[in-house]
Amino acid sequence: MQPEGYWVTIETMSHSGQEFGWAEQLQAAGHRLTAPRRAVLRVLEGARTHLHPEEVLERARLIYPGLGRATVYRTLALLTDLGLLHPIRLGGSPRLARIAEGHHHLVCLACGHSFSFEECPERELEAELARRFDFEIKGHLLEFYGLCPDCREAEDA
Amino acid sequence: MQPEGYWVTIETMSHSGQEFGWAEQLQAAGHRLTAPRRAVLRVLEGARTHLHPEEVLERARLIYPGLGRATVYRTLALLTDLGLLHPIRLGGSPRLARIAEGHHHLVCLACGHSFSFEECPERELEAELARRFDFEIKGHLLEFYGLCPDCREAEDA
DNA sequence: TTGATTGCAAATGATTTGCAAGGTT
DNA sequence: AACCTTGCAAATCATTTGCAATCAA
Repeated sequence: MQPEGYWVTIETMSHSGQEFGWAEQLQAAGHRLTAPRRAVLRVLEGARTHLHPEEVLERARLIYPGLGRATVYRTLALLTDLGLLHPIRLGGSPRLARIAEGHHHLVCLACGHSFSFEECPERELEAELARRFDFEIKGHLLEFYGLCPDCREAEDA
Repeated sequence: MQPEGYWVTIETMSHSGQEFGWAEQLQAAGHRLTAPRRAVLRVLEGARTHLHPEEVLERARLIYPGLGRATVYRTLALLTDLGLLHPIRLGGSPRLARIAEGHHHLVCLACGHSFSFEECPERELEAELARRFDFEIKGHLLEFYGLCPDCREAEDA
């Protein structure tokens, strides 16, 4: 019954036309660039997986040991406001793998493992939607849910 | 800074080939069909939006007043195990609209409003991925993130 | 009957907030 | 100097769990 609960994973936005690093964008928006923030940014920018806030904390503390948990949350909120991050929450997965700038997953509903793929058939759709809704689209997330081979096997047994 | 926090929204799985109602599927899986569960099921099956557990509780209490919060969570977990529900968590949106069986949203990063659309360009991709990863795919979620016309305007001002 | 299920209340876990101290511009 | 940021600890909010009573099969 998925006793593990759920996790917040951080979803970096794709094709946002990022000309500057996050640090610069943070400053451009009038925020100060402090050592704690730098540490968090470095972790996030370098992440090859979705990270929980707690993981961000752990890793960022390797860079800036005194870092407080609240600062991580505050920085995540800040980046979310700037449209650089988007929090999502998925149940059942101990961890979600992700390829650098892609946001395309295949998530197993049973074991929670996820697989990434690169195909992105939404480009045309994106343009069409941008036009129809007059939206400025910054990124997307495409996830398929199902059963992986191992779990299907286990289920049959 | 999005003081509202985040919400759990319930994502019904699409094209799952549902031949029976959830009540039947629950029983088929060996679970008992109780009044509290019936109430929750009725709310979920009738929902035209993503619902937070708290909303499910509120609505289900209209049907079965004595309903306890824990039972809602337990039932949601049960349905998740059966692959009928999938919990997701999105930040920044007060509510997420959704069209009956579609799971295609356009979410404004600023105001959190969401718009639904029907196009679904992933059918072929789904088949291709199912083959490549040997996955049994049950549903999917496609979300675009961006800025709606109103918020873009407000931002420019 | 008999084990599954329930509501309640307490326990847990995650996230947010108040505040005095410290850091950035 | 002025005000933004920080870390800490306390507060809050969401979710889970223990348990005795109740209910579906």
